[in-house]
Amino acid sequence: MKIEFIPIDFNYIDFEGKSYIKLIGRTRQGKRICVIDSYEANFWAILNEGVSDKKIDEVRKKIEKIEVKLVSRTTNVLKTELHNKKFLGKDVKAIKIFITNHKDAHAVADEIGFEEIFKRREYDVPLISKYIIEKKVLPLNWHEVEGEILNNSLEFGGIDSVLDVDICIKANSIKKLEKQEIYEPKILAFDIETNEFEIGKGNVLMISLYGKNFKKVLTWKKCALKQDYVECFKTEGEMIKKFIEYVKSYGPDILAGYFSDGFDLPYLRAVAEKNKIKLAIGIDGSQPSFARGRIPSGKINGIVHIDLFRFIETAYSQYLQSETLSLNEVASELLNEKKHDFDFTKLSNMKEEDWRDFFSYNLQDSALTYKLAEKIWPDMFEFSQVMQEPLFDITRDKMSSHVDNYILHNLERFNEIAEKRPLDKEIGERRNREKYEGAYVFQPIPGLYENIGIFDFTSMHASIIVSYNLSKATLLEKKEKNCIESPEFELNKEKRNFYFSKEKGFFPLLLEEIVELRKKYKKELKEKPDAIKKARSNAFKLLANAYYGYLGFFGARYYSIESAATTLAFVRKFNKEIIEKVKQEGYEVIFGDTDSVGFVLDKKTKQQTFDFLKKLNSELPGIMELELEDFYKRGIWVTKRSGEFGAKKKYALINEQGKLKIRGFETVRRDWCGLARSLQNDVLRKILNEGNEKSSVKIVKETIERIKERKIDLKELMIRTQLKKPINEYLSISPHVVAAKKMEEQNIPVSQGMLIEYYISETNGKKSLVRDKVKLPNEKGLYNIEYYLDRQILPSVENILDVFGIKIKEIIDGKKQMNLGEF
DNA sequence: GGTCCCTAGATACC
DNA sequence: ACAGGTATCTAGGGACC
Repeated sequence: MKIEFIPIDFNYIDFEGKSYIKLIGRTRQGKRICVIDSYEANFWAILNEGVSDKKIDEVRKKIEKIEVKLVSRTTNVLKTELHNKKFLGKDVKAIKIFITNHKDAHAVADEIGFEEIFKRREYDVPLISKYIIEKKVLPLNWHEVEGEILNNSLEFGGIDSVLDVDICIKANSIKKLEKQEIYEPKILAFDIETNEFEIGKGNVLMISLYGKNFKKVLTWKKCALKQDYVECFKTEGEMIKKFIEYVKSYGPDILAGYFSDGFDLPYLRAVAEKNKIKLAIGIDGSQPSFARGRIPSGKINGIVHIDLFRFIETAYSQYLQSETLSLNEVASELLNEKKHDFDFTKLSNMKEEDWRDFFSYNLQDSALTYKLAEKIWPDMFEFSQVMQEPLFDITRDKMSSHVDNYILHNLERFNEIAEKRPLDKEIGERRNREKYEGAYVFQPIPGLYENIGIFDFTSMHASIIVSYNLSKATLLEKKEKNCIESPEFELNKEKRNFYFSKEKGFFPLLLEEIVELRKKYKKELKEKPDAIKKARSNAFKLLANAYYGYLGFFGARYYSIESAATTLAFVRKFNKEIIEKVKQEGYEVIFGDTDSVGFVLDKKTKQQTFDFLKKLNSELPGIMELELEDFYKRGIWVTKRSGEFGAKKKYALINEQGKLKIRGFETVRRDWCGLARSLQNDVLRKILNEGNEKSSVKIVKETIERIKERKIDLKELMIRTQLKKPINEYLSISPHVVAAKKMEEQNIPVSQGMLIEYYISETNGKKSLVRDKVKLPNEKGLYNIEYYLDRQILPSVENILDVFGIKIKEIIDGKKQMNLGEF
């Protein structure tokens, strides 16, 4: 029996003490297929240098006799093989140890601490990853499987009769097909509405489902009004049963939610339990399980549960303008579609038409989730292709895991045995380490500048790692002749240099490939744009960007603080050198941060500037490259609020097409009120467009006037600040903490990570602390004129107008006196 | 109640 | 806990007058 299929969900099963891989996927006809594949679990014992062949034979015999008795099974070594391998770039002899069950690899490894053994490795690589690497069965790629159909077979505990699949095959061989194309998955989105926020506390009022030609709202609440997609049930339990039934009959590849790992799925499971119902949505009739972690990951057997929020958070958020990653903001940016309105305060007293609105609100959430899933599918698909890990994992992994996985899946080409993950002790040590020195930031001189050019290094950190061959494996213990020497820098309060081999290591080589592939796909994208090329180029870009941070990340397999610190030493060196060279060429340097330099062209032409850039590039080593970021018509730099020096990381530019680039200013900070932000934005735009402050001063004065006259809408005065830890853990009780406490008192759900919204009101009596004047949006009150003038408007424009010698404080103070005079 | 100095905390830049 | 370091700025917190 031969059949073509695409594996989507990866899992493993135990049968008679041995683990097998269970792949769930689709056939060309769209049938759901289960493929059971065998896998010879194994790990490595790397031998010390110089161990004799005779000794090696003895060691192998000892290892082959190992048997570990565990509670549920006994595991033993099946065979061993001797291989010439590499470990951290060095030639080693290593024994490949085959065992019955991968889960016991650690236990077996513990038994072989013989003196001839240098290191034991790869027992900590997850089974699925090992399987994908060794048997080359790639997620979301078409394969041909040859094997036997299981039909009411007793094999694997009669798995084929348990699983809700169309066909179940025991594989003899699986081959990846040459021709591949993007797969269009069958997606079902879901969303629930509840009367309590805490999981396990309240009821699920309704569940919405949205798929292709499929929309449903299931409820056990009032639904007399006709809405064709609403189905009513007598009890919560019956509603949940129907939900299970619909998931089964729709048969999705993907069940998508938004924040469903943290809310919808665990909530459903808890409520089902309360109703004594098994939430049997797995294709084997099992309930979702929750892997522990900061946010538990809800896994459904045979169906890939994706919490879109988690993928968007790591892979997408840096390209979004949205200030929060709420479904509403993300959907309106990516889909240009919003959530429906619903006033949750009505919940305690619902009329029939309120229920109707609530149902359509609920359905819309699923609809948005479904459309988002479709929209970002190319990115999820490409992440899976690039990292070669299953969908479930790549939609939850953080960037460090993506880097780890990319390396793991590409080590075979270098004949490398994988390094281990750090253990708790090592993680602790790494996290407690001293920080190393970071990048250089140029101190600007405040002022308005015209005719500006900015150069920056393309992927600076990555190109340094590649050009100087930096990594754990290429780091030398001491200086050798003909090696790479770092600039001198301080690490752990000690001045020193580090030395790296010139022989190319797999770690920088892989990064070089990533950079090359990124270039290639970016070029292809430019020639003929489509979503998949964009996603692919983006995946490589993110990988390249995360590679440097990975070196200094405590959880990394290939952690190398020396390499990370050396990368930064080179970053500082090159940035300072470029700044010096730009100065020497006769430009006035006004800006510089990490990998960039900004300067005034003055009498120099653009052509001269391009020629100069070319010359600078000819002097750069390796793959390092400097490029023109852009030319700007004008730019403004201001002083720090404390002190007369120019503020770093705060500037505004306008390019020749009239496009603004604002960095660091309150305009781009979400914890300032809308009025201050938009006023500052207007001021900056006017100054940069017009080259002087005249009309800006006018709008500032008008705004001051409007505040004083109480003409400002409270909406524009709301301050939003994130609650970054649990309320009771705050040492200093700042306004947003007070606001959060107030929310708790009013039974408004508050949780860590939420944006807390409040405004500052006038108060009776003499309260001097800001936090005593905090009011929630639902609390009636007058805004505090003094606060908004002195602490929002003034700081947002003071330093900008100061560049022109305008003292806006005097204007405000004048107005305030006038205001008092009126009373 | 005001000033000084320091820290906690949030959010930005690259 | 889930890439790194650099930087700005507000409000609170405590000492002191």
